[in-house]
Amino acid sequence: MGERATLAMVAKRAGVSISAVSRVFTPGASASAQTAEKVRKAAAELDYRPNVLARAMVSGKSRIIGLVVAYLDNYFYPQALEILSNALQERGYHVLIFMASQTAGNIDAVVDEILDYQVDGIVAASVALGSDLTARCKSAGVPVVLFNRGQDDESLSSVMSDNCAGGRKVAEFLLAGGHERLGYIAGWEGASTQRDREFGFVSGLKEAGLSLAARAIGDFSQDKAKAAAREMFDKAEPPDAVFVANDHMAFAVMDVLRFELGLSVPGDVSVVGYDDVPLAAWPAYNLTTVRQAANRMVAETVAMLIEQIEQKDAIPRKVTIDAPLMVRGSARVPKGWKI
Amino acid sequence: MGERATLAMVAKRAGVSISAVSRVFTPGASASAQTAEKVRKAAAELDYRPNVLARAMVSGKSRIIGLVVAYLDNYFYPQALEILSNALQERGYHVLIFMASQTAGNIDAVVDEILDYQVDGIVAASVALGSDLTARCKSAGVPVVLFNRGQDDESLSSVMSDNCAGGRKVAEFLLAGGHERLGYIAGWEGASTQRDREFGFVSGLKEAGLSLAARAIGDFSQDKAKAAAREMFDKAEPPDAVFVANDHMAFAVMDVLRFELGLSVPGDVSVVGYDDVPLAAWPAYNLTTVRQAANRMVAETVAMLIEQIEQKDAIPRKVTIDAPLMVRGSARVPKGWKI
DNA sequence: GCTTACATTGCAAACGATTGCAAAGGGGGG
DNA sequence: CCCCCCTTTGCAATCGTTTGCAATGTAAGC
Repeated sequence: MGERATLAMVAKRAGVSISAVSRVFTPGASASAQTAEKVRKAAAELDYRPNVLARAMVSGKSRIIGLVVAYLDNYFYPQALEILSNALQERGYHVLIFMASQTAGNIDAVVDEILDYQVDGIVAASVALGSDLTARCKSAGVPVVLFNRGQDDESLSSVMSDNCAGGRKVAEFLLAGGHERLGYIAGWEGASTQRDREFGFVSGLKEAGLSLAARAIGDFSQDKAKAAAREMFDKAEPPDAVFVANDHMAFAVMDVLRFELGLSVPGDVSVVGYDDVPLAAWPAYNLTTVRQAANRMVAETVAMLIEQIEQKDAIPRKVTIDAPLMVRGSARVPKGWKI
Repeated sequence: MGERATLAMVAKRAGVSISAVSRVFTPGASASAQTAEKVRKAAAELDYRPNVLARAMVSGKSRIIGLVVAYLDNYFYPQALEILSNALQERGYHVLIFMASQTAGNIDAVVDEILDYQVDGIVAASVALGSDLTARCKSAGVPVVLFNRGQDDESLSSVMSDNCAGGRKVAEFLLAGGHERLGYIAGWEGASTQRDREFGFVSGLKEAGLSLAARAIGDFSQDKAKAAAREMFDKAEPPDAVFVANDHMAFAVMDVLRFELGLSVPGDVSVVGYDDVPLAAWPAYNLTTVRQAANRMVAETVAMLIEQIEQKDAIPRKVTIDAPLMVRGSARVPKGWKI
């Protein structure tokens, strides 16, 4: 029954005007110590808390950040979400979630819905935006940061690991380990991360005069990755090493190799992934992988987003963080490999 | 710099009043075919989309659901979040995330922040609310559903699996398998799920005239669960089976048993978990566990929430869904066990 | 042709805050 | 004692909607 207290109720109880109350709660504004005290007392008695939505209307700042995310089953994303939400929460922002499910066309609808909420900014995780959408966000004055995905558009910021260099490191590592028939299981081919990782990997091979011995597509899905692994390894002269475009699929591939095909990892075949999700370090998989530091990526994302929200002249940039190889037990380690 | 179109701009362009435009977009309202057409045309030309926040102000319905969640590292929650967000999205609601980090006291602050956003409802996942908080939500007229946690309070709805029955099933299963020294690794003792699972398990043992041979506390954390496992198994006469309060910890326990202590699972010791997260079915763990169907739990959560939002006379209820045992390979299977 | 009824429309008041502007208040310096 | 300046305060407009109420128009019933 006790309706939520409003500014007007506090004002009446404190015997001052509405604006006086508002100013007491506005850091920069002028208010006498006497007024401030009366107001605080009244506010406390009424349990007053400002209505964020009303404030958003007049100020034009909702302190809501829209997050578009395609899937949460790859553990990299929940992890990033947790860090992101905490970081934004500390700065007084909050995350409104939008699942952009598989069907490609619905990203448009989702972004429209996001804009309806007057968000102050958008984080698009593992999702690409069409040029019309980008334009729409731009004209609405809403900054967008692409998380773990790149796109050429000038008005878009993005944060990625150095996928190309990462892929190359994997090639160097596997070649140094004496592998000769290298396979690659690709992610969804529309993704920049997939393309860059593969490009780096293949470039690394090329420099050694080699090329891919086998290639299959996993689309970042575990089921498809399993099918890809079966196809790639259930035949004569299979690869002796495989680079899988992310950890999520790499686990599925390892399961197929070990438990369906009876191959030993890394005895018969070396497996390397990408992301370094926590599970990669668990002894059951002990996966050699390229590390994308979610905390650093999120920190950059938040910094850029806030910068663009709070100073309108800030220009979008593309940030790349380095991606070290985490050497573990799922791939043969070259003799004398440093660290 | 094309500012976002407003009702007023559409009205002017269509040559009608603001209210006419509003009514064209309001399903039940009356508007002539002629007006509707003019308005729709003008709206389309201007790319008009309603401002959700402005609508929320006057209607009192924000179509935002606040989600409080303590941790996302237990994969049960990301999975639930994805399903929840999709289900609500379909009904025109969206999820605003609030991380209630470890520090217990801050739940209060978090709930206050949630209410500031004028949410239409709250889902509290794996979090308990103090009675003052409950009262605050109630007086604000905001329905709350506890997800995967129970609490006596009359004004709170909750959705859980039948944790007690689940624990009992585990006891019956392990006893039928001929185990004699049963251990239990507990979750955080403040959690109703922890208490119920343990109670069910211990009751099951008691009926067979047994009691716990060992007990340790894992607090739903993998690190603590590992420590608990070391303490429990690194001695003479360790348990020959252990029930771990959730899958998340069970994986950590299996890792310790197999890779640190060199024990065989289920040869030397049987392990049973609770939740049936996807990873439990992967062959690397192949964990016997009690299934909490996230999709069914979320469906109930959404149904109850919407019901309470849309009809004020709806009363809170407690829902329990059944929790079947998923028999896999991490625990010895009794001879002749059905299915 | 006149009344009755109903569908359509516009006006204006909310919703709960922020904020520019002007009036009032107060203190210090000349 | 007066003036000036700076701080404090209130008024009122504004943000973009929804919605009750009253006014208008139109068609039907007698």
